[in-house]
Amino acid sequence: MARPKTYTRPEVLRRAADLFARKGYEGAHLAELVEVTGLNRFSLYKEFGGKEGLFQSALEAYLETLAAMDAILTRDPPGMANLREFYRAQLAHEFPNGCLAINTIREKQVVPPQAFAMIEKFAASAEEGFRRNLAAGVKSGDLAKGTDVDALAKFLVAFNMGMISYGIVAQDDSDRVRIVGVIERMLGLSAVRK
Amino acid sequence: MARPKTYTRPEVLRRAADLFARKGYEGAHLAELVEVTGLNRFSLYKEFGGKEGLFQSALEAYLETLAAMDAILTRDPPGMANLREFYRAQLAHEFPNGCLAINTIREKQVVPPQAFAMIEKFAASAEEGFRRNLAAGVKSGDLAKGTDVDALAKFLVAFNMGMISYGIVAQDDSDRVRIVGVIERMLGLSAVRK
DNA sequence: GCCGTTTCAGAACGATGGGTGCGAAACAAG
DNA sequence: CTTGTTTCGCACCCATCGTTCTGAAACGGC
Repeated sequence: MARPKTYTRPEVLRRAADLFARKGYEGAHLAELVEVTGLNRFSLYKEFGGKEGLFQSALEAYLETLAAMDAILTRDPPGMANLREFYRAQLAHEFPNGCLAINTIREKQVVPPQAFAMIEKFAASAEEGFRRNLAAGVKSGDLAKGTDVDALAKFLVAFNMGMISYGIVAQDDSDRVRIVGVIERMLGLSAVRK
Repeated sequence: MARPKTYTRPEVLRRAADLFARKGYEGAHLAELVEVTGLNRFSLYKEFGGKEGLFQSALEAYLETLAAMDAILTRDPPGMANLREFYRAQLAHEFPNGCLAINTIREKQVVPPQAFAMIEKFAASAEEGFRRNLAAGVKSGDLAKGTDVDALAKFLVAFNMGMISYGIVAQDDSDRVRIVGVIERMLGLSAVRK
Protein backbone atom coordinates (compact mmCIF):
# COMPACT_ATOMS: atom_id res chain seq x y z
CA MET A 1 0.00 0.00 0.00
CA ALA A 2 2.98 2.25 -0.44
CA ARG A 3 6.18 2.57 -2.29
CA PRO A 4 8.62 -0.16 -1.25
CA LYS A 5 11.92 0.62 0.45
CA THR A 6 15.04 0.18 -1.62
CA TYR A 7 17.05 -0.80 1.44
CA THR A 8 17.06 -3.26 4.28
CA ARG A 9 17.79 -2.01 7.72
CA PRO A 10 20.48 -4.57 8.63
CA GLU A 11 22.38 -3.93 5.43
CA VAL A 12 22.22 -0.17 5.96
CA LEU A 13 23.58 -0.55 9.48
CA ARG A 14 26.37 -2.80 8.31
CA ARG A 15 27.49 -0.35 5.67
CA ALA A 16 27.14 2.63 7.95
CA ALA A 17 29.20 0.88 10.62
CA ASP A 18 31.85 0.17 8.04
CA LEU A 19 32.07 3.80 6.97
CA PHE A 20 32.11 5.03 10.56
CA ALA A 21 34.90 2.59 11.29
CA ARG A 22 36.95 3.84 8.37
CA LYS A 23 36.38 7.57 8.72
CA GLY A 24 35.42 8.10 12.33
CA TYR A 25 32.31 9.83 13.59
CA GLU A 26 32.98 13.33 12.29
CA GLY A 27 34.91 12.08 9.32
CA ALA A 28 31.93 10.14 8.00
CA HIS A 29 29.96 12.85 6.22
CA LEU A 30 26.28 12.53 5.58
CA ALA A 31 26.74 12.59 1.84
CA GLU A 32 28.98 9.55 2.05
CA LEU A 33 26.63 7.79 4.40
CA VAL A 34 23.80 8.31 1.96
CA GLU A 35 25.92 7.08 -0.90
CA VAL A 36 27.27 4.03 0.93
CA THR A 37 24.09 2.88 2.64
CA GLY A 38 21.80 3.38 -0.33
CA LEU A 39 19.00 5.01 1.61
CA ASN A 40 18.35 8.65 0.94
CA ARG A 41 18.48 11.55 3.32
CA PHE A 42 14.76 11.60 3.90
CA SER A 43 14.59 7.96 4.92
CA LEU A 44 17.72 8.27 6.97
CA TYR A 45 16.05 10.88 9.13
CA LYS A 46 12.81 9.03 9.31
CA GLU A 47 14.49 5.78 10.32
CA PHE A 48 17.24 6.97 12.58
CA GLY A 49 16.54 10.59 13.38
CA GLY A 50 19.85 11.82 12.00
CA LYS A 51 23.57 11.12 12.00
CA GLU A 52 23.80 10.58 15.72
CA GLY A 53 20.93 8.12 15.77
CA LEU A 54 22.35 6.27 12.81
CA PHE A 55 25.70 6.01 14.52
CA GLN A 56 24.22 4.54 17.66
CA SER A 57 22.11 2.07 15.76
CA ALA A 58 25.08 1.08 13.63
CA LEU A 59 27.26 0.64 16.69
CA GLU A 60 24.62 -1.43 18.38
CA ALA A 61 24.31 -3.67 15.34
CA TYR A 62 28.07 -3.94 15.13
CA LEU A 63 28.34 -5.03 18.73
CA GLU A 64 25.85 -7.75 18.00
CA THR A 65 28.14 -9.16 15.34
CA LEU A 66 30.82 -9.31 18.01
CA ALA A 67 28.45 -10.85 20.51
CA ALA A 68 28.94 -14.32 19.06
CA MET A 69 32.59 -14.14 19.99
CA ASP A 70 31.81 -12.72 23.37
CA ALA A 71 29.32 -15.51 23.98
CA ILE A 72 32.06 -18.11 23.69
CA LEU A 73 33.50 -16.76 26.92
CA THR A 74 30.27 -17.40 28.77
CA ARG A 75 29.98 -21.05 27.76
CA ASP A 76 29.85 -23.73 30.36
CA PRO A 77 31.94 -25.16 31.70
CA PRO A 78 34.33 -22.23 32.07
CA GLY A 79 37.95 -22.99 31.36
CA MET A 80 40.86 -22.58 29.02
CA ALA A 81 39.09 -24.42 26.21
CA ASN A 82 36.76 -21.45 25.89
CA LEU A 83 39.74 -19.13 25.45
CA ARG A 84 41.11 -21.43 22.83
CA GLU A 85 37.83 -21.24 20.96
CA PHE A 86 37.69 -17.50 21.42
CA TYR A 87 40.99 -16.97 19.66
CA ARG A 88 40.00 -19.34 16.94
CA ALA A 89 36.89 -17.23 16.33
CA GLN A 90 38.89 -14.04 16.67
CA LEU A 91 41.19 -15.11 13.85
CA ALA A 92 38.28 -16.12 11.69
CA HIS A 93 36.70 -12.69 12.11
CA GLU A 94 37.95 -10.14 9.65
CA PHE A 95 38.67 -6.57 10.69
CA PRO A 96 39.50 -5.08 7.32
CA ASN A 97 39.02 -1.50 8.49
CA GLY A 98 39.69 -1.76 12.16
CA CYS A 99 36.99 -2.20 14.74
CA LEU A 100 34.21 0.30 15.26
CA ALA A 101 34.04 -0.55 18.94
CA ILE A 102 37.70 0.17 19.58
CA ASN A 103 37.58 3.29 17.46
CA THR A 104 34.70 4.53 19.53
CA ILE A 105 36.83 4.26 22.63
CA ARG A 106 39.42 6.48 21.04
CA GLU A 107 36.73 8.93 19.98
CA LYS A 108 35.43 9.23 23.49
CA GLN A 109 35.31 13.01 23.33
CA VAL A 110 33.58 13.13 19.96
CA VAL A 111 30.92 10.44 19.91
CA PRO A 112 27.62 10.70 21.80
CA PRO A 113 28.11 9.76 25.46
CA GLN A 114 25.60 6.92 25.23
CA ALA A 115 27.68 5.33 22.51
CA PHE A 116 30.78 5.39 24.66
CA ALA A 117 28.80 3.98 27.56
CA MET A 118 27.72 1.07 25.38
CA ILE A 119 31.33 0.27 24.57
CA GLU A 120 32.43 0.60 28.15
CA LYS A 121 29.84 -1.95 29.14
CA PHE A 122 30.85 -4.26 26.33
CA ALA A 123 34.51 -4.09 27.27
CA ALA A 124 33.70 -4.73 30.91
CA SER A 125 31.68 -7.80 30.02
CA ALA A 126 34.49 -9.14 27.85
CA GLU A 127 36.90 -8.62 30.70
CA GLU A 128 34.58 -10.46 33.03
CA GLY A 129 34.36 -13.26 30.48
CA PHE A 130 38.12 -13.61 30.41
CA ARG A 131 38.32 -13.53 34.19
CA ARG A 132 35.77 -16.25 34.52
CA ASN A 133 37.60 -18.67 32.27
CA LEU A 134 41.01 -17.83 33.61
CA ALA A 135 39.83 -18.46 37.16
CA ALA A 136 38.58 -21.87 36.07
CA GLY A 137 41.95 -22.44 34.43
CA VAL A 138 43.74 -21.83 37.67
CA LYS A 139 41.39 -24.14 39.51
CA SER A 140 41.89 -26.93 37.00
CA GLY A 141 45.63 -26.53 37.06
CA ASP A 142 45.95 -25.33 33.46
CA LEU A 143 47.34 -22.09 34.83
CA ALA A 144 49.88 -21.71 37.63
CA LYS A 145 48.49 -21.46 41.13
CA GLY A 146 49.43 -17.90 42.04
CA THR A 147 48.29 -16.35 38.72
CA ASP A 148 46.84 -12.85 39.04
CA VAL A 149 43.64 -13.63 37.19
CA ASP A 150 42.29 -10.11 37.31
CA ALA A 151 45.44 -8.56 35.86
CA LEU A 152 45.59 -11.26 33.22
CA ALA A 153 41.99 -10.58 32.18
CA LYS A 154 42.71 -6.88 31.77
CA PHE A 155 45.82 -7.79 29.87
CA LEU A 156 43.88 -9.90 27.43
CA VAL A 157 41.37 -7.13 26.80
CA ALA A 158 44.16 -4.67 26.17
CA PHE A 159 45.94 -7.13 23.93
CA ASN A 160 42.83 -7.66 21.88
CA MET A 161 42.42 -3.97 21.29
CA GLY A 162 46.03 -3.79 20.22
CA MET A 163 45.97 -6.72 17.89
CA ILE A 164 43.05 -5.34 15.95
CA SER A 165 44.72 -1.95 15.70
CA TYR A 166 47.92 -3.60 14.60
CA GLY A 167 46.02 -5.16 11.75
CA ILE A 168 45.75 -1.75 10.11
CA VAL A 169 49.51 -1.32 9.80
CA ALA A 170 50.33 -4.97 9.36
CA GLN A 171 51.79 -5.79 5.97
CA ASP A 172 50.61 -9.31 6.03
CA ASP A 173 47.44 -11.08 7.05
CA SER A 174 49.45 -13.89 8.54
CA ASP A 175 50.79 -11.49 11.14
CA ARG A 176 47.62 -11.83 13.15
CA VAL A 177 47.94 -15.58 13.21
CA ARG A 178 51.48 -15.39 14.47
CA ILE A 179 50.62 -12.79 17.09
CA VAL A 180 47.76 -14.85 18.41
CA GLY A 181 50.15 -17.79 18.45
CA VAL A 182 52.20 -15.95 21.05
CA ILE A 183 49.18 -15.59 23.29
CA GLU A 184 48.23 -19.22 22.83
CA ARG A 185 51.66 -20.40 23.84
CA MET A 186 51.67 -18.00 26.74
CA LEU A 187 48.40 -19.34 28.04
CA GLY A 188 49.35 -22.90 27.25
CA LEU A 189 46.33 -23.23 25.02
CA SER A 190 48.05 -25.58 22.61
CA ALA A 191 48.04 -28.12 25.40
CA VAL A 192 44.39 -27.66 26.24
CA ARG A 193 42.23 -30.41 24.83
CA LYS A 194 39.26 -29.15 23.01
CA MET B 1 62.16 45.30 15.85
CA ALA B 2 58.66 43.94 15.72
CA ARG B 3 55.78 42.90 17.86
CA PRO B 4 56.74 39.85 19.93
CA LYS B 5 54.97 36.54 19.54
CA THR B 6 52.64 35.54 22.32
CA TYR B 7 53.42 31.91 21.79
CA THR B 8 56.34 29.50 21.62
CA ARG B 9 56.38 26.96 18.89
CA PRO B 10 57.02 23.88 21.05
CA GLU B 11 54.20 24.76 23.40
CA VAL B 12 51.83 25.32 20.50
CA LEU B 13 52.71 21.94 19.04
CA ARG B 14 52.24 20.23 22.39
CA ARG B 15 48.80 21.69 22.86
CA ALA B 16 47.77 21.07 19.29
CA ALA B 17 48.89 17.46 19.57
CA ASP B 18 46.84 17.11 22.72
CA LEU B 19 43.71 18.43 21.06
CA PHE B 20 44.21 16.31 17.96
CA ALA B 21 44.65 13.28 20.22
CA ARG B 22 41.42 14.02 22.05
CA LYS B 23 39.22 14.99 19.12
CA GLY B 24 40.82 13.42 16.10
CA TYR B 25 41.85 15.17 12.93
CA GLU B 26 38.46 16.29 11.70
CA GLY B 27 37.08 16.63 15.19
CA ALA B 28 39.66 19.23 16.14
CA HIS B 29 38.15 22.39 14.68
CA LEU B 30 40.26 25.38 13.83
CA ALA B 31 38.46 27.54 16.37
CA GLU B 32 39.42 25.15 19.15
CA LEU B 33 42.97 24.90 17.90
CA VAL B 34 43.26 28.66 17.99
CA GLU B 35 41.78 28.78 21.47
CA VAL B 36 43.91 25.97 22.87
CA THR B 37 47.23 26.86 21.31
CA GLY B 38 47.04 30.58 21.98
CA LEU B 39 48.23 31.64 18.57
CA ASN B 40 45.73 33.30 16.29
CA ARG B 41 44.57 32.23 12.88
CA PHE B 42 46.91 34.55 11.06
CA SER B 43 50.02 33.24 12.81
CA LEU B 44 48.80 29.69 12.46
CA TYR B 45 48.79 30.03 8.72
CA LYS B 46 52.06 31.86 8.60
CA GLU B 47 53.80 29.26 10.78
CA PHE B 48 52.22 26.05 9.62
CA GLY B 49 50.37 26.80 6.42
CA GLY B 50 47.03 25.58 7.75
CA LYS B 51 45.38 22.78 9.68
CA GLU B 52 47.08 20.04 7.75
CA GLY B 53 50.51 21.53 8.24
CA LEU B 54 49.85 22.08 11.91
CA PHE B 55 48.78 18.48 12.29
CA GLN B 56 51.90 17.13 10.71
CA SER B 57 54.15 19.39 12.74
CA ALA B 58 52.30 18.45 15.91
CA LEU B 59 52.54 14.77 15.10
CA GLU B 60 56.22 15.09 14.37
CA ALA B 61 56.79 16.84 17.68
CA TYR B 62 54.73 14.23 19.44
CA LEU B 63 56.76 11.41 17.97
CA GLU B 64 59.88 13.11 19.27
CA THR B 65 58.52 12.92 22.79
CA LEU B 66 58.13 9.19 22.24
CA ALA B 67 61.57 8.92 20.72
CA ALA B 68 63.20 8.80 24.14
CA MET B 69 61.34 5.59 24.86
CA ASP B 70 62.11 4.21 21.46
CA ALA B 71 65.76 5.03 21.95
CA ILE B 72 65.94 2.68 24.93
CA LEU B 73 65.42 -0.20 22.54
CA THR B 74 68.46 0.75 20.51
CA ARG B 75 70.85 0.86 23.45
CA ASP B 76 73.90 -1.34 23.53
CA PRO B 77 74.24 -4.04 24.44
CA PRO B 78 70.90 -5.36 23.20
CA GLY B 79 69.09 -7.65 25.58
CA MET B 80 66.21 -8.09 27.94
CA ALA B 81 67.46 -5.38 30.26
CA ASN B 82 66.51 -2.85 27.56
CA LEU B 83 62.99 -4.21 27.48
CA ARG B 84 62.80 -3.93 31.22
CA GLU B 85 63.82 -0.29 31.00
CA PHE B 86 61.39 0.28 28.18
CA TYR B 87 58.42 -0.80 30.24
CA ARG B 88 59.64 1.21 33.16
CA ALA B 89 59.65 4.29 30.93
CA GLN B 90 56.34 3.31 29.39
CA LEU B 91 54.68 3.28 32.78
CA ALA B 92 56.24 6.60 33.72
CA HIS B 93 54.85 8.18 30.55
CA GLU B 94 51.33 9.45 30.93
CA PHE B 95 48.76 9.00 28.16
CA PRO B 96 45.91 10.98 29.64
CA ASN B 97 44.08 11.31 26.35
CA GLY B 98 45.31 8.35 24.45
CA CYS B 99 48.19 8.48 22.03
CA LEU B 100 48.21 10.66 18.95
CA ALA B 101 50.36 8.16 17.11
CA ILE B 102 47.96 5.28 17.65
CA ASN B 103 44.96 7.43 16.87
CA THR B 104 46.58 8.39 13.60
CA ILE B 105 46.72 4.75 12.63
CA ARG B 106 43.01 4.47 13.21
CA GLU B 107 42.44 7.63 11.16
CA LYS B 108 44.35 6.25 8.23
CA GLN B 109 41.65 7.24 5.77
CA VAL B 110 41.25 10.74 7.14
CA VAL B 111 44.69 12.14 7.93
CA PRO B 112 47.15 13.29 5.27
CA PRO B 113 48.97 10.31 3.78
CA GLN B 114 52.36 11.65 4.82
CA ALA B 115 51.23 11.60 8.42
CA PHE B 116 50.24 7.97 8.21
CA ALA B 117 53.52 7.16 6.55
CA MET B 118 55.36 8.76 9.47
CA ILE B 119 53.54 6.53 11.91
CA GLU B 120 54.08 3.44 9.84
CA LYS B 121 57.78 4.11 9.89
CA PHE B 122 57.74 4.74 13.60
CA ALA B 123 55.89 1.52 14.32
CA ALA B 124 58.25 -0.44 12.12
CA SER B 125 61.25 0.96 13.93
CA ALA B 126 59.74 0.09 17.30
CA GLU B 127 59.12 -3.43 16.07
CA GLU B 128 62.70 -3.69 14.91
CA GLY B 129 63.81 -2.42 18.30
CA PHE B 130 61.88 -5.17 20.03
CA ARG B 131 63.19 -7.78 17.64
CA ARG B 132 66.75 -6.74 18.24
CA ASN B 133 66.55 -7.09 22.00
CA LEU B 134 64.53 -10.26 21.91
CA ALA B 135 67.05 -11.87 19.61
CA ALA B 136 69.78 -10.98 22.07
CA GLY B 137 67.62 -12.43 24.81
CA VAL B 138 67.45 -15.75 23.03
CA LYS B 139 71.18 -15.74 22.48
CA SER B 140 71.90 -15.06 26.12
CA GLY B 141 69.48 -17.71 27.27
CA ASP B 142 67.03 -15.30 28.90
CA LEU B 143 64.43 -16.53 26.43
CA ALA B 144 63.81 -20.11 25.38
CA LYS B 145 65.83 -21.38 22.44
CA GLY B 146 63.07 -21.88 19.89
CA THR B 147 61.30 -18.56 20.52
CA ASP B 148 59.74 -16.98 17.44
CA VAL B 149 61.40 -13.62 17.89
CA ASP B 150 59.69 -12.00 14.94
CA ALA B 151 56.20 -12.96 16.09
CA LEU B 152 57.01 -11.90 19.61
CA ALA B 153 58.18 -8.48 18.42
CA LYS B 154 54.95 -7.96 16.51
CA PHE B 155 53.07 -9.12 19.54
CA LEU B 156 54.75 -6.54 21.74
CA VAL B 157 53.95 -3.73 19.33
CA ALA B 158 50.34 -4.80 19.19
CA PHE B 159 50.19 -5.12 22.94
CA ASN B 160 51.57 -1.63 23.38
CA MET B 161 48.90 -0.16 21.17
CA GLY B 162 46.29 -2.01 23.13
CA MET B 163 47.50 -1.04 26.55
CA ILE B 164 47.43 2.63 25.73
CA SER B 165 43.93 2.31 24.31
CA TYR B 166 42.86 0.37 27.33
CA GLY B 167 43.96 3.28 29.47
CA ILE B 168 41.03 5.29 28.15
CA VAL B 169 38.44 2.90 29.55
CA ALA B 170 40.46 1.82 32.58
CA GLN B 171 38.84 2.84 35.84
CA ASP B 172 42.09 2.91 37.68
CA ASP B 173 45.57 4.13 36.93
CA SER B 174 47.03 1.10 38.64
CA ASP B 175 45.55 -1.09 35.91
CA ARG B 176 48.38 -0.19 33.61
CA VAL B 177 50.93 -1.26 36.17
CA ARG B 178 49.25 -4.60 36.64
CA ILE B 179 48.90 -5.17 32.91
CA VAL B 180 52.55 -4.42 32.31
CA GLY B 181 53.29 -6.77 35.17
CA VAL B 182 51.83 -9.58 33.08
CA ILE B 183 54.19 -8.82 30.23
CA GLU B 184 57.15 -8.60 32.56
CA ARG B 185 56.43 -11.99 34.04
CA MET B 186 55.84 -13.41 30.60
CA LEU B 187 59.20 -12.20 29.36
CA GLY B 188 60.89 -13.11 32.62
CA LEU B 189 61.97 -9.53 33.07
CA SER B 190 61.73 -9.67 36.84
CA ALA B 191 64.64 -12.07 36.76
CA VAL B 192 66.72 -9.90 34.46
CA ARG B 193 69.41 -7.99 36.31
CA LYS B 194 69.52 -4.37 35.47
C1' DG C 1 -7.52 2.79 -13.09
C1' DC C 2 -7.73 5.84 -9.50
C1' DC C 3 -6.54 6.96 -4.57
C1' DG C 4 -4.07 7.11 -0.30
C1' DT C 5 0.22 6.31 1.46
C1' DT C 6 5.06 5.92 1.71
C1' DT C 7 9.60 6.38 -0.30
C1' DC C 8 12.53 8.58 -3.48
C1' DA C 9 15.69 12.21 -5.51
C1' DG C 10 17.26 16.55 -5.31
C1' DA C 11 17.06 21.41 -4.18
C1' DA C 12 17.32 24.66 -0.49
C1' DC C 13 18.21 25.99 4.42
C1' DG C 14 20.89 27.97 8.29
C1' DA C 15 25.07 27.06 10.66
C1' DT C 16 29.65 26.28 10.78
C1' DG C 17 33.91 24.53 8.62
C1' DG C 18 38.75 26.07 7.06
C1' DG C 19 40.98 29.92 4.99
C1' DT C 20 41.89 35.19 4.10
C1' DG C 21 42.15 40.36 4.49
C1' DC C 22 42.73 44.50 7.03
C1' DG C 23 43.36 48.03 10.40
C1' DA C 24 45.12 48.48 15.14
C1' DA C 25 48.66 47.22 18.51
C1' DA C 26 53.25 46.31 20.17
C1' DC C 27 57.63 46.23 19.99
C1' DA C 28 63.22 47.69 18.28
C1' DA C 29 66.04 50.93 16.04
C1' DG C 30 67.36 55.54 15.11
C1' DC D 1 59.08 60.25 19.53
C1' DT D 2 58.95 58.61 15.10
C1' DT D 3 59.22 54.97 11.93
C1' DG D 4 59.37 50.27 10.13
C1' DT D 5 58.13 45.77 10.88
C1' DT D 6 55.66 41.97 12.62
C1' DT D 7 51.92 40.01 15.21
C1' DC D 8 47.30 40.46 16.90
C1' DG D 9 42.18 40.54 16.99
C1' DC D 10 38.31 40.36 14.38
C1' DA D 11 35.31 40.71 10.58
C1' DC D 12 34.77 38.57 6.26
C1' DC D 13 34.98 34.97 2.48
C1' DC D 14 33.31 30.57 0.08
C1' DA D 15 32.57 25.71 0.59
C1' DT D 16 30.50 22.23 2.97
C1' DC D 17 28.34 20.45 7.02
C1' DG D 18 23.90 18.29 8.96
C1' DT D 19 19.16 19.09 8.40
C1' DT D 20 14.62 20.14 6.29
C1' DC D 21 11.39 20.66 2.57
C1' DT D 22 9.04 19.79 -1.81
C1' DG D 23 7.13 17.45 -5.59
C1' DA D 24 7.40 13.32 -8.33
C1' DA D 25 7.47 8.17 -8.27
C1' DA D 26 6.02 3.58 -6.85
C1' DC D 27 3.41 0.57 -4.80
C1' DG D 28 -1.44 -1.98 -2.38
C1' DG D 29 -6.48 -1.65 -1.88
C1' DC D 30 -10.83 -0.80 -3.82
